[in-house]
Amino acid sequence: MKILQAVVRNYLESGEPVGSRTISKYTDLNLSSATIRNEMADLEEMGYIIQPHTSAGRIPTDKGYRLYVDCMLDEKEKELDEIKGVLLQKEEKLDDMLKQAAKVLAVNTNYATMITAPRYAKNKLKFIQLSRVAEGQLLAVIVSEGNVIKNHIIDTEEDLDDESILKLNLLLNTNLTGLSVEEINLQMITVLKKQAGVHSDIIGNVMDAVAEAIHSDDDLEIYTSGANNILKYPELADREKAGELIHTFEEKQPLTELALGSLASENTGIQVYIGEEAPIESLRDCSVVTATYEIEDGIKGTIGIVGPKRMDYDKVVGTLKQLKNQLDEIYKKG
Amino acid sequence: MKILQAVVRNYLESGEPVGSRTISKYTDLNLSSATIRNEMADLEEMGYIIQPHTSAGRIPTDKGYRLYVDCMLDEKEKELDEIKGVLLQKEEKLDDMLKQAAKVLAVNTNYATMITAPRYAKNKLKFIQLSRVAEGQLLAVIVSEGNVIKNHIIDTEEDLDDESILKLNLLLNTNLTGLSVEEINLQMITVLKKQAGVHSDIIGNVMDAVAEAIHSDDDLEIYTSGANNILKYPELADREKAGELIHTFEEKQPLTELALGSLASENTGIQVYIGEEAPIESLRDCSVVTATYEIEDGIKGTIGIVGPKRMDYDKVVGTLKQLKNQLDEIYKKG
DNA sequence: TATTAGCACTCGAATTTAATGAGTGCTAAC
DNA sequence: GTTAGCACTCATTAAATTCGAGTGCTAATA
Repeated sequence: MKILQAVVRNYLESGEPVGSRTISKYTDLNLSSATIRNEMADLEEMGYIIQPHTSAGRIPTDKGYRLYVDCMLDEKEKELDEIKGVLLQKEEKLDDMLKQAAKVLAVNTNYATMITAPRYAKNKLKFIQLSRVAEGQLLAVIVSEGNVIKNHIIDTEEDLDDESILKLNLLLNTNLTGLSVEEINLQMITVLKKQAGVHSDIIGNVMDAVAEAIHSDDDLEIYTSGANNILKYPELADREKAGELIHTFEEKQPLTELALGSLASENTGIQVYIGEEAPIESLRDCSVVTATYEIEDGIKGTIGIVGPKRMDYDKVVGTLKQLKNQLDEIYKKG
Repeated sequence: MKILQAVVRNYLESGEPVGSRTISKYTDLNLSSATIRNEMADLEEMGYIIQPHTSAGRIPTDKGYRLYVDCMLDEKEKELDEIKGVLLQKEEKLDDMLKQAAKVLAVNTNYATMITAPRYAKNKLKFIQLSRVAEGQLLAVIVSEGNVIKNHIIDTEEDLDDESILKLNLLLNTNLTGLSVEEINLQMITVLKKQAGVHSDIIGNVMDAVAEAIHSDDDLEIYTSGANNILKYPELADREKAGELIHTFEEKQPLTELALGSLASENTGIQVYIGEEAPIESLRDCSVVTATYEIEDGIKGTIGIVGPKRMDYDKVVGTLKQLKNQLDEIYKKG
């Protein structure tokens, strides 16, 4: 057990297969290389480590990493390194803040990072407003809890006069304010349409916009940073793989799965995927660590780090926790 | 001259230094390798080509590429390949469309691509609206020509009642609608503030927001795609360089210079930077081709392609022109 | 004068060969 | 259970060798 730990730790640092002799010196447990060799043979049989070829040292398998990580997460909280560099501030714009967070994380860890905008699962409508911006064009501004603002241009058949718009606004706000997307059902929409009279089609359009604004399940906004860090790790820097990885980070969309997975989990919020465990094809040679942050009750987002399997899990978990706390705190006072 | 062309063209395809014998077969001009050799020696002396080492073929220098490109751009319009894949459609959201355009371009050319949101140089205000979203919080929605919408949350000292807001809205719209940012001067602001009475500080805030919304000079929105393509070209795929390139494309901000440069140029709109000519440090080993698109009078944006110096300029220029046309057209009917 | 054939020479790239040494497994002794 | 010792494996590195594409130059030719 101690020996597996030694192997993993050593490999994390060096990236080279680690041999018996190295360990015999490295550990404080005084054991000769021969003893280590015996133990290592056992560990190999159990599938925790493997040797890339005869007469090379051993490297951990996914299974080996997994055991190591599980043990590590149990251990007492380490004293955390301070996150270096610009501290985050509550800027007026959430997305700028998140971009900044991703960047800080990338710089601090030297891995590729992602952060999703919060997902407003039970998010409530705060305010809707229609305005006429041009002939036959309405602007719908939809503000939901947490001051998330969405705009939507609606084309209308006829041109509406100010009075009609005023009425519609009143109608919408009195009926919808304070409701979450689950609470707006078909029946309610039908009633609204009836009340809107000739402008019922507009209500339909607005409702679509509202649905899209609040219930943005699959087009979760994702900010990334440090994709170039991928090239720093030889085991990922091979043309083929690196290309896919970079693409994934550029495309962003595939990362959604990761984010949702992390949100779904009910534990402390730190989650580790090692190699094959990751839900995304292109991340099969990586490890992924995710955390969940919460800026208001039920309003959660995901922070994630992607790096080689040989990742400094210890530090990453620490840094992630810290960032998570920082985010939590910024919004406590908000 | 013909020979330089042959050298460049051959090198574009193969990426290998090209020798005299190869050319003697390749061209239709029947010349023996010896003749070619003599000519090549001349070309080398003039600085158009160079040999990486004795007893290797020649490769073009930046100067050589430049001459080639200049000649090429003069030539009659080639028949263009159709852009393959999804055609662009005027989607309701401009930014989705631009993202899509970048992607299409990347897929078609196999280079890294960027496209900026249009820059509204002489853009005019269309509509302003303040709304109360919470106690002490106002939402300012600013719509400018081309239906570009910006939101801004303003914190106010005191809580405003509906009537005051209505007045402010009226005040703002009657005075500002139709003006461009240059036309809004300090004097006008002073007058507005005076008219606003007790709420003059809010006017100040709104004006800041307006300025930021319209005059978004340095935070030009930029969409990129195909950064992973960089890894496909050995001459760029080296760790160090590739990392920087990827970073540039992720960070996006540095690309602004390119975009602005392209906009500034008054020619047909196609511009080619070869190696050192590029205004960005990290692109020194690349070539960059940019084009300007125009969706409405004076409302322009930049499309750009970044690849190795050994780039298929011919095809790229063609594709770029085509995309440019497509964008122009989509917005003609709009 | 422009072109070409011929030839000696260069030098990077690919291939072969040899040397090195880290690491293992196994056995026998402690 | 631990350790020392030894034969064996095999990736890595370095050195030696070969190979050939490509050049420059000269002399002959049109």
